[in-house]
Amino acid sequence: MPRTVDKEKKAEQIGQAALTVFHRLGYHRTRMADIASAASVGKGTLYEYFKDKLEILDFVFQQYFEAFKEGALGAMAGVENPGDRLLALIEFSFDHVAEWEEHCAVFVDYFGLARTGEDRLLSITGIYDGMLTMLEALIRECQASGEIRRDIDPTTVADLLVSIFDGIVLYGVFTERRSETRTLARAASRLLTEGLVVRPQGKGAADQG
Amino acid sequence: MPRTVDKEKKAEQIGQAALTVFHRLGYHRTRMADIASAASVGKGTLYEYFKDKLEILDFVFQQYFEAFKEGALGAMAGVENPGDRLLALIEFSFDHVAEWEEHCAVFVDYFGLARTGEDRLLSITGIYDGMLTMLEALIRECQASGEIRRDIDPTTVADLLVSIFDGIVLYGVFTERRSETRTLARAASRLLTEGLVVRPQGKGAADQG
Amino acid sequence: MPRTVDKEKKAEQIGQAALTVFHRLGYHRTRMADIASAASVGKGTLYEYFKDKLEILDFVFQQYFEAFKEGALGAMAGVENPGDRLLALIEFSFDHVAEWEEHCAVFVDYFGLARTGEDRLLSITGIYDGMLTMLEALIRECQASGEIRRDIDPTTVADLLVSIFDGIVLYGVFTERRSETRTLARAASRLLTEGLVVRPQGKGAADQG
Amino acid sequence: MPRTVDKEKKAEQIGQAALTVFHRLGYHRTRMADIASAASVGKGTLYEYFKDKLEILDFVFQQYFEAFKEGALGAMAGVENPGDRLLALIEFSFDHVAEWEEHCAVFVDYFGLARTGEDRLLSITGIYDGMLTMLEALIRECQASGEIRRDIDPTTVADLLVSIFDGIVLYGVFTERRSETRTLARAASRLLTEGLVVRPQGKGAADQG
DNA sequence: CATGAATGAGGATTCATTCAT
DNA sequence: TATGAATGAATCCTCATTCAT
Repeated sequence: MPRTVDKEKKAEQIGQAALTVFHRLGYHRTRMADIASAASVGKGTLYEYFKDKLEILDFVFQQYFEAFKEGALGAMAGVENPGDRLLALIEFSFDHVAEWEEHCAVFVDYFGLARTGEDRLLSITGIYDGMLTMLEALIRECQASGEIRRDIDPTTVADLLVSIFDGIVLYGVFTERRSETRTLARAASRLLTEGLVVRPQGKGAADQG
Repeated sequence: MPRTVDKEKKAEQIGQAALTVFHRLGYHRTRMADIASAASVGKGTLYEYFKDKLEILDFVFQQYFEAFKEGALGAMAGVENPGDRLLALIEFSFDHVAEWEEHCAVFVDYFGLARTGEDRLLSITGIYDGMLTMLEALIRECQASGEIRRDIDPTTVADLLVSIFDGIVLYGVFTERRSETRTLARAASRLLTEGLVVRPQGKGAADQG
Repeated sequence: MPRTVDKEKKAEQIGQAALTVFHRLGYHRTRMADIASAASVGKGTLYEYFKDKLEILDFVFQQYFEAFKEGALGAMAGVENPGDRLLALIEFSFDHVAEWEEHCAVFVDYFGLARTGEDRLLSITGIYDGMLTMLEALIRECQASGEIRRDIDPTTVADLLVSIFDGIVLYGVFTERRSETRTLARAASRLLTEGLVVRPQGKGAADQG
Repeated sequence: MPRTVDKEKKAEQIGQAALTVFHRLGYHRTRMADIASAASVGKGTLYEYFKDKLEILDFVFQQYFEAFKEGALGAMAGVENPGDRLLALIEFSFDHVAEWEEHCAVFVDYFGLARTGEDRLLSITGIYDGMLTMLEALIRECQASGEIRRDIDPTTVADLLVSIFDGIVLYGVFTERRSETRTLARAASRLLTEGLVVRPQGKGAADQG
């Protein structure tokens, strides 16, 4: 009876090590040997847990993504009011990227590969669509409850919110000023609610688009 | 003189061909042979015009970036009013990405490489800093002229605007729904000026954030 | 004592399992893991019974070969008449390959390896030489007793008989029409004794060759 | 304009070098590096001419096989009499293996791979079938013209002749006594026509089988 | 004794780059 | 100047073998 290992746990350990290296070097510069030594295992061992390099990337990404989906639902769970639910979702999303900081840097490689035809990866469209559908429904609810302006297309708002979120996250990734992510999130939130522009007192909305 | 002109023109042709392939396959999947055949030249010829593969990527990116910088300055040139200048800048930026559509997909690879230690590439920080400094100054002017609220940090707003811009552009790249970029841009513009949230009539800003 | 018996028995079981896999996949495509799972033992267990992969092949081959040698001697044992002894040997040989069908496919790999320098394996020359020496002596006896023509070199006949035997067996292996082996054996036997060619009635042998 | 090479010729040169190494080491022990150095080219060059290692083996085999088919037809071409045509075919076959000596050793590897599921290789059945069909027809002709006994199944004879041929060739390969191939061929020819067994004067065929 | 997790040597293959023509 | 044949460093991945349990 040889040593028995928790395959699940070991895969996660390797995934964690891989993540660190992917984060530092990027997916393409990372050699299997780098991952192996980061995980303190032999090169061959990696293949006991993952089919190949791409599967490691996929594992790492899906880990993040599953946690995100689950967490997002959890965050919205007890919240009655649609507007508060939207805020809870946004709040959670930024918490999540803060917690899963390293994973975010790997998105770029994941999306890059998924975009250029690695069909073993999740389809980008699929990834977005789930999120967008839910977000759009939520926005409709907010419009119904009078918390969000009705003169605006909910699909577009959903797209925009996701874009802004991604933009802020990627800005953190690229500039490595991750600490500012929260500041930007807060500013975005504030500007979207209050507006950026000084408007004539007591008047309604402006008119340029 | 005609020699140099020819050289430059050919480099641009090759760059254009490379761009198309980078766009389709991504930088890493693209082989020099792919570029050569897309450019209808021999593989060896590429090296007459570029030191190596990375330099082609750099060339393509810098082309976009130079055009952007120059164009942005041009767009703001004749505009007196700071607020209008900001709008002109934003307007131009989205025009630019629409026009240089294919280049945008290449950003991801460029930034990914630049982030993970290709020190021959432009530093990401450098790229952003020029933009941010100018933007911040502009926002300050707008605040001074009373067009933008003064109770908000101009540095943060600059960061945020850039984030949103990048987010919208990359959203287009990843989902390949490039056509929506303009819609999103308009929505972003509108929401930032008018606000997303329904506010009590005649009152100032809301208070959550 | 029972220990040793057990060991031997298990080695044989493993050998049998290995044989089946070698037969199906060929030696080179066969992985130790395949053998282990076919034998329903752990990979490590194989090494309790065999030094390495090559030794398993060797074991399987030698098993066949020993049984052949022993059986051949047994088959000829009680037979007085040289010609009948030769027939008994041939008869036995084909019985043997029919019974040890799967082993035959493995010959090819064994001989291939032995030929190209795996000097731990039996030398091919050695394998053949024992057989040929015996066969040649037998043929001489047949010639002495007047059952085989004397105007023919016994060494050559021995070589030829072995060649034909191998040819028929390998034909069965390669075409996977093992069932025809007996048919071919019978035909060969008949043609060698009776001749293929229509000869002038009452005359001796033809003269070309 | 770089050096232009005769791709065909170079492929043949590499094939020739590969053949020599395959012959010496066997297909599996042969590393691409061995072939490269035998061919005095870089490892990478091999892949300019062949997709992979297996394709080199296939090339080498097909070269032999094509030459055989063509040569066999040529050898029989001008010969009117069916019996003479059969003899010409046999004669040519042994000439061919003598001339393509090294290739023969490679058969074993080729057939071994083809048998165990390399479906990119020619099917063994296919290889044999063409030959057998032709041979069978020829034997029927010989029977019709009275040159071969009619009381014998032509299919079986065809199978048998091919078996004997292969047996003799492989005997040469395995024992490396290639020089004896011709001796054996002659002996086989003679024994098949004249018979091995001393028969009662003036009588027909014997009766054991 | 049995095991299968771990290992790393080994080998096939890719592809950026060079350079003879 | 333009080319593409040639190259070999780089890297992924396989799998026989070891050894802790």
